[in-house]
Amino acid sequence: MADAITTRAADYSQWYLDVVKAAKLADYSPVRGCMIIRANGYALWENMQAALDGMFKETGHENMYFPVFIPQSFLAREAEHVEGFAKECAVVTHSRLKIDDDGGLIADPDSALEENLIVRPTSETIIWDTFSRWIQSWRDLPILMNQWANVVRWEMRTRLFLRTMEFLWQEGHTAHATEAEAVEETRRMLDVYATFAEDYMAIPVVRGLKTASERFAGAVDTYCIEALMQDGKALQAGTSHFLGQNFAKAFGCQFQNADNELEYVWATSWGVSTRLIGALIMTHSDDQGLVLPPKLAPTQVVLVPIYRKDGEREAVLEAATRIERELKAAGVSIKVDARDAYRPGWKFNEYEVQGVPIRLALGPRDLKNGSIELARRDTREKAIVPQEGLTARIQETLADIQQTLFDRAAAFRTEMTTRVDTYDEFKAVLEEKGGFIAAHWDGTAETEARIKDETKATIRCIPLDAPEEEGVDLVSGQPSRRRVLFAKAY
RNA sequence: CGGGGUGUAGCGCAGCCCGGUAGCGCGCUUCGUUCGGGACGAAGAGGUCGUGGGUUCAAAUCCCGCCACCCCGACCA
Repeated sequence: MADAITTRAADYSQWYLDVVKAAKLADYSPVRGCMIIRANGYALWENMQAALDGMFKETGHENMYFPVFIPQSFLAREAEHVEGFAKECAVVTHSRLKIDDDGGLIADPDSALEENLIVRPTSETIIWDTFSRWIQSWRDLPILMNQWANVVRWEMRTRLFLRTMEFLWQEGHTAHATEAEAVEETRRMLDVYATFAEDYMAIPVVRGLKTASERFAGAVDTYCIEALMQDGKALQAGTSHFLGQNFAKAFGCQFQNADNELEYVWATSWGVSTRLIGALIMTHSDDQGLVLPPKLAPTQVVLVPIYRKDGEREAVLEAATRIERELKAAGVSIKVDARDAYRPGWKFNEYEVQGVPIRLALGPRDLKNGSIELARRDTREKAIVPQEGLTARIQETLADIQQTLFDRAAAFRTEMTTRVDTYDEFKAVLEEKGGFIAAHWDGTAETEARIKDETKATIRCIPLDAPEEEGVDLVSGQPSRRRVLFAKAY
């Protein structure tokens, strides 16, 4: 046994790290807090990108690309925005190095930049500077764009995928003529994220609105999808911001409407990142390693051929190739691992740790019986099934795994969502059980801050589907109209 | 930035208290036997012990400085 994975019960953080490493998803880089995404991790990200990108295109968005460097002065234009991001910006001050008198490399003092450049922590500023030149008339609107990019936020503490100094994401930015249209766009993209999370990632999410203190710096409203991890902590899985006219005003972006009047443009922005990979791991994976939902798994099926003698090898591989062809023709991604350097048992474990949804094992015995062994990763069940009708069975099984993962996560979330009406109960549930706590809140930042200080729990969101209900705030006793979701969060 | 910890082979660690010139597991290389749940045997390769200084006949080990990283907080997608 090599590199055993820590159990979730023993140490969830260590388990998470073990799974990431064992599944060969990512490593830390020589630069603190940065991440090397390995082939398995990147293939997963590519599949996520493809699915999301398709959804963006369907909703009318076009991809563009803006520069990684932003003039420092741009960041200062929107007051709240700069306050939110100033503390975590990487600043470029020089354009070249030189060898100093001691033979060491230093930033050449003669190359100091006239204006510092910021490595983008997000692109609102450079995009709105650009939009201000692109937009003159109502006929120029809307602009519906997205970009796939990397961003840098100089975080104090990092964690693979969940919080790294540099991460990959997509950021959508849109410009609209009316407030209503921008709000509609914000909500539409929130729904796109929720659909992606639930249908592709098999992660049930709560759609909600952030409180003022949790809002994106520069936004009027921040909507989010919140997911619950296996250790009972919440994870913000995506955000969609209604930016009002804040950035348009900061960058002087006006258009002339049909009545010949000048108006400021209405804006949205929205993003999801490689953090989603962390969410995927912490939602479905188990003590044996990664568990991937079939719709996103880079390899959906792996076939391990088993043989001893050369004659067997030939016959088994021939049958394996036939099965591979059939499955590929049916749109299933399958890999036949015929490497002689590794033994079957080793391969079984390897693919289990890597989360491949279905494993097939085919040996001489199967050739004789017309059978094949089918093992599913989610339940770890094994069955000998006929080769006849295998493709259909695999397609059904993949669909079933996808559904099982979602149902399992949904059941867990239901079980881990607790309604409480007193502060004592709130603290007890938070300590002993964790998860989401649905409680009344008076809407003030004071109460929110006090609860955060005293319990570390934050308001994850005001759920969009929260029913109106009379109640009183846990700590202030002031009246409340609906419950909000509290949790400790990543 | 506050609290705690660790730097010894690719990875994970022991050795340090009590100084004598470096070891274990995994991995790697070669050969043989194996191959339906992480095989076994044999033979090998691989280390300026984070770094600078000091003490000593002698330092991974003792003393002082520095650096880096990790964990727990504050900050955050």
